[in-house]
This record gives sequence, structure tokens and C-alpha cells, in this order.
Amino acid sequence: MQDILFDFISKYVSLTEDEKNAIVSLDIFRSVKKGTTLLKKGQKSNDSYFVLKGCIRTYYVIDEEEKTTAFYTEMEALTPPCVISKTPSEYYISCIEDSILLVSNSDMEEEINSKFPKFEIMCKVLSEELLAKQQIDFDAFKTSSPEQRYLNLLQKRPDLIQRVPQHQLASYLGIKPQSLSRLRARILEKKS
Amino acid sequence: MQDILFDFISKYVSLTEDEKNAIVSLDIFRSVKKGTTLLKKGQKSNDSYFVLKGCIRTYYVIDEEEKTTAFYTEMEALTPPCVISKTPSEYYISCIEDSILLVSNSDMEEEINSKFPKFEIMCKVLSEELLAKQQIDFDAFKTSSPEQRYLNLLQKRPDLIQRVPQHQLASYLGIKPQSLSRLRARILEKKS
DNA sequence: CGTATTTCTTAACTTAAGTGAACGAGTTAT
DNA sequence: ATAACTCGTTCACTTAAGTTAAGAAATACG
Repeated sequence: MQDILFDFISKYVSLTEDEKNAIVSLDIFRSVKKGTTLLKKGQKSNDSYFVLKGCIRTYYVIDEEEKTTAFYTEMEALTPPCVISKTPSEYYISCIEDSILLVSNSDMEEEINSKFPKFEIMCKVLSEELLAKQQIDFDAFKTSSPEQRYLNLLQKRPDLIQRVPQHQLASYLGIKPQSLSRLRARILEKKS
Repeated sequence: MQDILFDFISKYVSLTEDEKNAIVSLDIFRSVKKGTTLLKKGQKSNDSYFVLKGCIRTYYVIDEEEKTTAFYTEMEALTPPCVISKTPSEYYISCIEDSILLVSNSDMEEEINSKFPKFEIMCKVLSEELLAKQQIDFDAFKTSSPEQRYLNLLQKRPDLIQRVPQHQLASYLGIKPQSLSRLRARILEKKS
């Protein structure tokens, strides 16, 4: 399971056995059951997550309705904005499959960073990459219709459509569950 | 004019006179006339921008139509995704007011970074902050209707509504110019 | 200065998403 | 086993955005 982590890291920097051991000894792997809430609105937190296996989602509650804004699956990392801004969280994070996560807090990161400067470099590269990626995703969302967004998702992350409940997918696409059903029916009709 | 830059930097790290001089001597301030295209689709570039005065926008051309995805005004920085991924740009950048920009390329940044490690730290903090900010903006976009987005913009960046052409604003909100006109009329009606 | 062009608004009509309700299938709890 | 829920779909109706077209207002330019 740790291999997934080191596979990921090796894309950015190469680690010695010592360094790997130092990371493992931090003991930050955590098993989480489906349905667990990792963070609630209003809470403060210093935790960042990296998904080794499973899927977590972030959502807001607006007018008593859940609005899902993101899904994180294998090899994806999430540092909630509230960790950066040191303010109470605006949203919830919950686990939608039994998952294995890496949970790290700011202190640990500082410790690792000071021991292994490589890490600092990796973090910088990573956040720049994520920023660029998010910009592209945001642009794609803005410039397309719900139907195009769905077709795009079907291309880019077909697994999500299988493993995630429809009503969560719908709000991720910016529409209601009924509209997603209809939209899918429309697409099927067009094909035939 | 340089003061704006140093005001901005001072939020993150404090600079000595020597350091300030080193930056000024890079000679990266650039005056740009309204209408100038800074980057075209398909071009490669290493340039990042920081707006000292004026306004620039990024836009895609999809089906022969411009889709504006972002505006950058005073004290805002833009590193296009193509600079990070080292691939040809997917979008255009153009200047919508006579502006004064700071244009830096990767080489310069490396030079500055190696001379003044402070800078590296600032860049890391900056990109983490930007990432968190973008996440929040993206979430707000996904979870609201065009009308709510407009009202939100009116709160957060009222200047934009004054200084930017309506049809660019409309596509920034994810709708057509006609819909923006209608939506504004609707809001006025409600108020009365 | 006047003409051309761009920009913004309005209107009528079409299309797609929101809303409220109902139904069946599958799940959970008791 | 059955009642209570959740989830996805469908339907009829409402509301808002897309589309096409036209005209007014502002801007650019020769």
C-alpha cells in the first residue's frame, strides 16, 4: 500500500531508503470506513489528505442541500483551503468508500521538510502543478454546458460515474439529479 | 509604480534595499497598450505576469467564439498553465486597458531564487494561497446560478463590472451577453 | 465631422434546467 | 418479513438561458 505513495513521490523526487523509512515511521496511514465525516463545516483543521485507495468528497450545505464540489480518488491530494487560511472550514469532507488515506498535518510536514529539503521542493512543484490543473478544470467548467461537462467527465474520469451516487455526481456537474437523469436519456436518444 | 510591487511582496517577506535593487535591475517592468495580445493559442511561453496597473484577461476561442475565463487587475499574478506544463497554450491573454505589467520568465525566477532563497519561500506560500483561493472561487461558481454569480461579483469585484465590456463579463459568468442584460433587468425589477 | 463598427439592450421564440410529485427498486432497520 | 428510507427515474409544469434578429447607443476612424 505504501508503494502507491512512493510511486507518486518518485514522479517528483527520488528518495533513499532512509528517507522512505522516516516517512513510514511517521505512521500517517489511516483506514477510514465508508460514510465517515473527516471534516465538518465550522471546524478548524491542519490536516491534508492523500488518497491511497478509495474516494473522498468535499461538499457544502447550502439551503439544507448538499452541493458536492470535488471527488478525490487514488493518487490525489487535498489540502482544504481552511488549512491554508487557518479559519474554520466552509465545507464538509466525507468518505464515500472504505478508504486508505494518508493524513498529514502542518507540523509533520514542517518536520519532514526540515529534515529533507527535497520535500519542500516537491511541495512547491506539486502546488504549482495543482494550481495549473485546477485552472484548466475551472476553465473547462465555465466554458461548457452541463451536457458537455458530463460527456467530458465520461472521457476523463469514467470510474467516477460508476462509483459515485448519481445525486452527488449531479451537483458536481452543477445541476439537479433529475436533470442528470434527463440529460443521460437525451444522450442515449441522440446515439440511436 | 515599483512601490506597488514591494507593497505586495512585503505581505510575504521583507526585503533589504539590496534585494529591492536586484529586482529593479532585472528591468522587468513593461508598459502595454490596450488591445495588445500577450499570448496566443498554440504559442509556447515562459512568461508570468503581475499586474501593477490596468487589467488583462485570459480567453479561449471555442467555435469561433471568445470565452473569457479570468480577469487580472492590480496586485494579481498569473502564471499560465502552459508555462508549468511546457506545452503550447490553450488560450489567449490580452490587455483590456493600458497597463503596466511585470513580466518575468522562468530563468529570471531561478536567478532570483538562487540569489535570495526568501523568494522560493514566497513563491511556495503564494502558490498555496492561490490554490486555496481558486478552489473557493471554483466552488462558488459551481454552487451558484448565473444570477447569484453576478450578485456575488457585484460584491467582491464591483470595479470589474465598470471597467470590463459586458460581453466579456457575460462569458466570465458562463452566459451570453443577452442573458446578462436580461438578468440585470430582472434584478432591477425585483428591487423596485 | 460623419460613417463604420462595436457594444448593449430588447423582443419573440426555442431549448434546457429547476420544481414538485409520484413510482419502483434496492437498502436498512426493527 | 415488513415497514421505513434512500436512490434513481419519469412526468408535467415553471423558469431561465440560448438563439436569432433588430435597433439604439457608444466608440473608433478616416
